[in-house]
Amino acid sequence: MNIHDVVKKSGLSIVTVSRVINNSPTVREVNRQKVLKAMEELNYQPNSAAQSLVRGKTGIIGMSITNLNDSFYDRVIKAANRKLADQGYFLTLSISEHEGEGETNNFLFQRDRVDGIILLSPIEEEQYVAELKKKKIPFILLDNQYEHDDVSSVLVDNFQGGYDATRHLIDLGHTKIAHIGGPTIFLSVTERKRGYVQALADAALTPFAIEYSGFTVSSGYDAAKKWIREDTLPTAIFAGDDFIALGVIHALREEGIMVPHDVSVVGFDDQKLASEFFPRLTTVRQPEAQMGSIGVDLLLEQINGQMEAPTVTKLSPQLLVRESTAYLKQP
Amino acid sequence: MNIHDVVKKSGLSIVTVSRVINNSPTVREVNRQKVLKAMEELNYQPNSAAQSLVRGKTGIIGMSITNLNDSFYDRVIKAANRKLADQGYFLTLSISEHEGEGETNNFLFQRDRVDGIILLSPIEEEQYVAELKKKKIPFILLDNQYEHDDVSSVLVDNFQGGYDATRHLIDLGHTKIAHIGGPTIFLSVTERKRGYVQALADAALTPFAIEYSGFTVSSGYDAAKKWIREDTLPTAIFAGDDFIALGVIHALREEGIMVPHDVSVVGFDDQKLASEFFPRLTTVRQPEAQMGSIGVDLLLEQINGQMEAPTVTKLSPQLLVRESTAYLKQP
DNA sequence: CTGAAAGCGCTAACAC
DNA sequence: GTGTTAGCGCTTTCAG
Repeated sequence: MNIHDVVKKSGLSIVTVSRVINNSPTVREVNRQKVLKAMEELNYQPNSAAQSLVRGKTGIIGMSITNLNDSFYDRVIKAANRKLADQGYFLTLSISEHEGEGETNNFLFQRDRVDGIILLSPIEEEQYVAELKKKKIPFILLDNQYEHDDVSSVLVDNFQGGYDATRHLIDLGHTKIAHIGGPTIFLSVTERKRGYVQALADAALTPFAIEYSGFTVSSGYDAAKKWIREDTLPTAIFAGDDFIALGVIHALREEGIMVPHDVSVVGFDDQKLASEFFPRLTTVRQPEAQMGSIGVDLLLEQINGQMEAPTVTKLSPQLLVRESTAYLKQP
Repeated sequence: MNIHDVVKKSGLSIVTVSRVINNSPTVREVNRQKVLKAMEELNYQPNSAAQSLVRGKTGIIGMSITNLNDSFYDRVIKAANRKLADQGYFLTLSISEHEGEGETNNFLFQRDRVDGIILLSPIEEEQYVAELKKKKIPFILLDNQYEHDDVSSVLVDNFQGGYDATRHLIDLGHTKIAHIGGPTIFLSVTERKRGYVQALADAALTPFAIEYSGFTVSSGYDAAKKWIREDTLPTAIFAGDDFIALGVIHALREEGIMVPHDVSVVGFDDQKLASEFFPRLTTVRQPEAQMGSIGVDLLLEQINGQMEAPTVTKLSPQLLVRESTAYLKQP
């Protein structure tokens, strides 16, 4: 079943049918109706492969992700999805389970499969970037790890996030402030830590303790337990993300140490789930919607050739003060 | 840049080039190498729109999801992704934010965009099913809400899951067993409850209390708090999912009620996160990998026309006994 | 083993 | 306004 069936059924020519499909204004209303009726009756839909072939574009934007199951991704993706829909594009997601070295096997990475690609929080992105450049596929980076001055990307100022979180604890009178970071392969992790160190330095303080761990509840739990065991518990903790923070609070509570009464805790990411526990977590929210939106703009500009030069946009995160932080308890 | 450039560069004909692209064995090795070399040098990749057009298939399977951010989805998707890759297909995800009524606006829902579609945990799937049938797009349902005897689908036996969870509590000596279900629009929710009621009945017991709520930590929290306030706390609780269970445990702990010492709690879904808290949650694990795998098989059979008749497969979930359940405390 | 020719379904000039 | 003609880039008969 194809356009020719519609041609027969409607009695008009193939060109007119095509025009109706593409909403061309230069079709007499009577004929348009005839065509529409025929399409309706035949339950016809144009073949998108043929359209893509002749137009040289697909109307689809691909997004490569390495993971689901995280509020941050969820929000970025949904924002991009909506924004693209507004512009007449579709978003398609592809999971790229990091397969170590070797050629990337991502089906999106083919010119003409998609009009452009968004790489969300890529891990070891170099190979992807190189491949996309080589294939001349328009793409941008969201929340990437490395600096690429010749690729457009949107980043969150994790340094500032770390700084603000720590500054908040300092403002509450804390001086024994520890930090538990995530996996150090992430730039975001080292940036957050850098912000933490800087905020302390600006207040003439030094890190009370720094641990690195996974972005998981259990690693936060373990770190806190260790401090308790060694009797080196700080009065405030800046956790690298909300899961770590949750683990910390959990461990403290098990030992009868109250948050925020005895110890203040700040998280990062504003995971949806984390905000449902009590005390509600003070955390740093990343501007996911903005990231998605700006990323889409950047990519579409590039696709439409309106791009001046690659841009790196750094967005500010926002400290959300809730209930897991409080003034330092007077001795 | 297209196949003709490769033709020129290699000195062979377009047909031979095409054969090399498609790994046809009927090409002399010398010529194959020439073509390969030319493709390599030109950095050539066949145009997939053209291939799809002429072949009448895309090699892509679409999956429509309504939500990310859940271990269950994550596992199903990854399983399907891998299985499809093994069979030479690619998986592409599309987020379908439930837009109420109206025509579905899912770009996947176009014949020739994809070779087939998997609907994962669809909400109000009727309209989708109707549309896909109308468009004659091969599809299957995973974890669907309604019974469709003319569509292949893979379900989890939520009744059994509820039964097993409850039976476990009964075996531990509990008789005051309450249930907190999720949103009742989900078939899974009512099935789990049915299993709960049946297990009780088989032991000559009756439901101690039944609440319905969202699949969230806070609703579990609220339900437990309410019971405590009204002094109607059961000795065991079967929660509709892990988040609810987490909320319950959180509320109990706030009141100094220990799990599992004072109250036993069972969850559902084995959310990755939930297993990191202590006590580690006893829960019901759904066979996500199997679902993904069987779903893919069913879909590919349908696509290849090897399908006898639509099949509904019901898989058994598995009770994972961990630390949030214990024998009824002797008074 | 190789190539010439036809055509997948559609759009974009260009005439009328 | 409308239709004729030529491809988009590729695969697939069917001869040779």
